[in-house]
Amino acid sequence: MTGMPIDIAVALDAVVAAVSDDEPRVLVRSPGEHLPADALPAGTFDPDADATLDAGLRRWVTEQAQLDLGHLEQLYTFGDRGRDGRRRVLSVAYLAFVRESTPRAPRVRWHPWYRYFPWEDWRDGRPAIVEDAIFPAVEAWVAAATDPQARHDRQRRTRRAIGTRRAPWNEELVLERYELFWEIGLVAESRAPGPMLLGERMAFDHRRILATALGRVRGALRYRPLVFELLAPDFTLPELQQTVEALAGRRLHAPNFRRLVEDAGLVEPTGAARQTAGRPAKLLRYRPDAIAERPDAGIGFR
Amino acid sequence: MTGMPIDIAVALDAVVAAVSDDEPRVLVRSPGEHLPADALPAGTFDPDADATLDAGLRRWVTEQAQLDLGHLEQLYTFGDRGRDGRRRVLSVAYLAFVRESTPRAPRVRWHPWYRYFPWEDWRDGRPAIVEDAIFPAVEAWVAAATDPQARHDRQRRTRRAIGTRRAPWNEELVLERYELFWEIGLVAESRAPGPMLLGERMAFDHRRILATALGRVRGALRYRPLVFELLAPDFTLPELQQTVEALAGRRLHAPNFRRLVEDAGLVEPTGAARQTAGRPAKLLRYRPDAIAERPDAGIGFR
DNA sequence: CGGCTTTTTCTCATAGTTAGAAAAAGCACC
DNA sequence: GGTGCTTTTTCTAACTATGAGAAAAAGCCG
Repeated sequence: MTGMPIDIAVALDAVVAAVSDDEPRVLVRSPGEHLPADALPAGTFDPDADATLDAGLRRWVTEQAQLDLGHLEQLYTFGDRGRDGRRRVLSVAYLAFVRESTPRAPRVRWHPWYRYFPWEDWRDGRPAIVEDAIFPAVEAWVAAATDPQARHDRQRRTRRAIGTRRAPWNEELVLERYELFWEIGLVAESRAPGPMLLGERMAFDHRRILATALGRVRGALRYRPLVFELLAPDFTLPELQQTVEALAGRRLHAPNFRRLVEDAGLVEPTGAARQTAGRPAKLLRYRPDAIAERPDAGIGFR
Repeated sequence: MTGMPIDIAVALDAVVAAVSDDEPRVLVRSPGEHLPADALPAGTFDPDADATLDAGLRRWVTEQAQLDLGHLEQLYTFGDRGRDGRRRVLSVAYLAFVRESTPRAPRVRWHPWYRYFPWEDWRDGRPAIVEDAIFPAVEAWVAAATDPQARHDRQRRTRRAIGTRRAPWNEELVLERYELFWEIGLVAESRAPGPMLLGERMAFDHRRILATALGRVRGALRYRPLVFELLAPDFTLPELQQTVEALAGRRLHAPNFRRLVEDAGLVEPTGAARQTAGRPAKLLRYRPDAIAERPDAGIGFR
């Protein structure tokens, strides 16, 4: 408003997600010359070339991955890394969904999302890593606090992020967990990484961005019809359910899931059916009018 | 990633909210030399002066309004106005809550939020402006679409944003409504404003930012204990309810509200009571531990 | 003490959720 | 062409939450 204008380099980072073979995947650039580890598709925002942020992002993704994005949604703007010696001081992260494995450029691949966050996939029950590695490490960290106030704070933060051994684990708090692990030194990106490192590392702060994205996806799933962008135009109810389960990271009760989706008026039968090993599943299609009728329509599972 | 670095001016905009006398208020700079209308506190982000975005924002707010902010939350990054002749091409908006009328600098004042959005306050039933002005104008706009496809799209968008004459109005879709009105020319900030203008105007795109904020607040109220930052440390249940009602823009059922808050374990009695014209109200205080016990604790009214 | 106001407690009908059982519809194999 | 296997789909019963109203409780004012 006042004073000299100060100009800053602005980066755009893309989290491009798909689900195939019941596995959520994310588009990453493989390590290479200037990349110490997997990185998200990204580029610099140039207002002379692109009128809007998402136009710029689309151009970078097209360039780096030969991929056209559909719906795009802003995730977060990260600005606290001006001091790390790199010129870039601001980065705006976006989230996009695409259908399945689409064309791919050379140094880009689809990588299973949970490789970066093995503790987030509870579809086959609680992952061993939680009991074996995470709980002990975090408990040790809590116990290591010297003064009682600090210990209480750590206790509280822990309870929120990962619950207790028997108490609930909130699947939406992906970012809180990652940041906790970062602070304790449980991930390779930490300022002071410890001896035990969880999940695969990424370049820069990209794993943090990815954690933000997963949390956002899990929250949005409930009250917005996001999943349908990941599916082919025709799909069966079990396919829909498995896609939701893949992202939510846990199993759902099939009869209840069906009722939820049907009562929301989100889908309509195409008339056809898909053969399976058992009873054939009816094919469905998404009904976009649902969103106008009930603006909060989503798959409100819990 | 590749090519020459391109630098951009980044602005920080602050939506600072408070509730006093049952009226949500927002901190604005009054019109003046370079300001055609009310504007949000704002300034340029300078990474050399401030390590993080929110540090920069805090500094600007302190400077312009002599006010210290508590909890700060990122709202959105607006980037699509590079072509309007002004140098600033990116702005990161933040949302903050403060308790009540705190100190004020000269050209800054607390202004009732609903003056900018008179159609959003349904506490005394549906505002006359909705029936008298908004419905007719929007219906005319839908009818004015020439080809059927466009009319159908407008119909759908309208249904989502403002419902129908008898059907539900979703109080969270503040931004969708503002953007609809902007497009139709119902607000002074529109590219082509019509003869009838709704609400008070603001400078730049600040009313859009404010709409984003109100929508976010209304959504977050349900599942996060935000309100407590607006209240004095001790408060009564009716005070809490009225504050929530002020933000939500509608009335709630007192007995049910009480049950909700108490069952969530969000508050505890202080032991004291506040005199009123009727039965004295018990004083309460917020119980921060609630958030650790139930990470999604909020006032889950609907 | 009786009337007034406001807070607080109670109650009840309705709606939504969880969890399990079981029926239905195909295939494969004898 | 039946029998068993798998998977989808329908049904049902218990439980929990929500919406709306009645009424009790606790103060003040005259």
